[in-house]
Amino acid sequence: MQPATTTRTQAKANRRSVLLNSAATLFAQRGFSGVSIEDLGAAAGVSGPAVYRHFSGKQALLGALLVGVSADLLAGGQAVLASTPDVDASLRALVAFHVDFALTKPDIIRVQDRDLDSLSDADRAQVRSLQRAYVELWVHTLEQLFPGRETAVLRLQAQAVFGLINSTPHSLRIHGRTAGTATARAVLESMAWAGLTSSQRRLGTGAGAAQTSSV
Amino acid sequence: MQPATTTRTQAKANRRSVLLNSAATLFAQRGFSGVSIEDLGAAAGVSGPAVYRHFSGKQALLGALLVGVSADLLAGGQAVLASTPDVDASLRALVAFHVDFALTKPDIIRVQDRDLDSLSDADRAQVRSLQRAYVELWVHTLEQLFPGRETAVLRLQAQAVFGLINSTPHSLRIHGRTAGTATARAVLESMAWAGLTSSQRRLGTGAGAAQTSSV
DNA sequence: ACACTAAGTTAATAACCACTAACTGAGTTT
DNA sequence: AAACTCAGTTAGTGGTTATTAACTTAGTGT
Repeated sequence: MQPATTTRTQAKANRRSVLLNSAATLFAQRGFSGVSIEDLGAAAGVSGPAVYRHFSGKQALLGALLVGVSADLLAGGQAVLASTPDVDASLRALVAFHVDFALTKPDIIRVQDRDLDSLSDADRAQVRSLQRAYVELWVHTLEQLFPGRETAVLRLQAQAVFGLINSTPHSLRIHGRTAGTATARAVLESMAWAGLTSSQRRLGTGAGAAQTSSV
Repeated sequence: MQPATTTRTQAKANRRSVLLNSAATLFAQRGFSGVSIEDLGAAAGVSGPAVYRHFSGKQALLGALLVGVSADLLAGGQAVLASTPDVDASLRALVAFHVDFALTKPDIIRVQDRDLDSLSDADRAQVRSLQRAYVELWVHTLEQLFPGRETAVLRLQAQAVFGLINSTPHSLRIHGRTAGTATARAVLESMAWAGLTSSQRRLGTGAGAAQTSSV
């Protein structure tokens, strides 16, 4: 009576995973509202309402996708902290982990910060909660390294670094040709590190130069 | 027979501008496909098909919005370069200009990197062209400051800095409370500067730690 | 073999939505 | 003031789409 690994169960699990993966691609390309249930089924080799055998609806599929990735990020971050000897190494490993994630799964990154609002209230709350926990991993690490800085500033810095690292999905999708991912990895890690560790110093800049108006 | 500033012409111009502004807000909140023509009209005080008196369709409205903002960015960047005495000041001013833009018009920033794919082919080509020109402003400035770096790397760095700066729309929308915009401005400028100017150095990191799988 | 489960199918259904048609009335021109 | 323009209105219209219904069929347990 164990959760038997019968043929049907296997097939179902596979289909579900194919559905999630192709959904990530489609949502990344066309956005949540730009993809129909028909499309989602077709991309997984079945057509239309078969999707309802795996998810209660389109929104629920998106929910599974984003809750999954948020949980993965958090778990990955926790694993990083558990396996590093000191705070300095922790931060470096966090950066490396996040860069790797962004370069490896650009689709999911894109869906996560594009279609978050299409989630059901419950799913959105859960995703936000997981994301917050992940951010706090960074903030806590940064607090140990930079006791002088306000927590609000550190949170803003963490978020800015996510933006920096997550920018590559955009860049890579738009230009066919950039530097290879190896170079990208090095550049992003270096920039993230610099942005986080350089002492906060004022830039002697005046205001925002000429303002053009058309919109 | 000049483009007379008659009552009707005025009213039309106003309505058009209101339409564009409220469209920016709505698109930022719900995404292009999540907003109906009815919604767009209603937000501008008219209802439904009146929008067609100002734009040939929903897509054309988005086009006007994004072409406008891309042109503004490019013009602003050009103005910055024209009004700064040396390359060092240029880069500082570019950073300040972009930070100001992101903090002042978060909605449009969000729409621009979320709904670009919903544009008509022609509009998308134009927006991409304007964006490319804006990026090249940055790349050209960076090339003068860092003759040693490859152009592809500089382009990647510019794009990463945009991601860093544009991250605040996200952060500010999500948490009600962060540091004030004054602090945000200073932090972002400082991080952008650090990311661009710190010498590229290797981080002695191993691979990406434990990989969790669920998606 | 036999009853049963469940993943798949195709055919409705109902809502929504971009866009068009026909009309109205205030502002503009001569 | 008569003729005209044009931004607005309220009804369609046709197409798309999420979800449900009814049915089929292959795998599962006895």
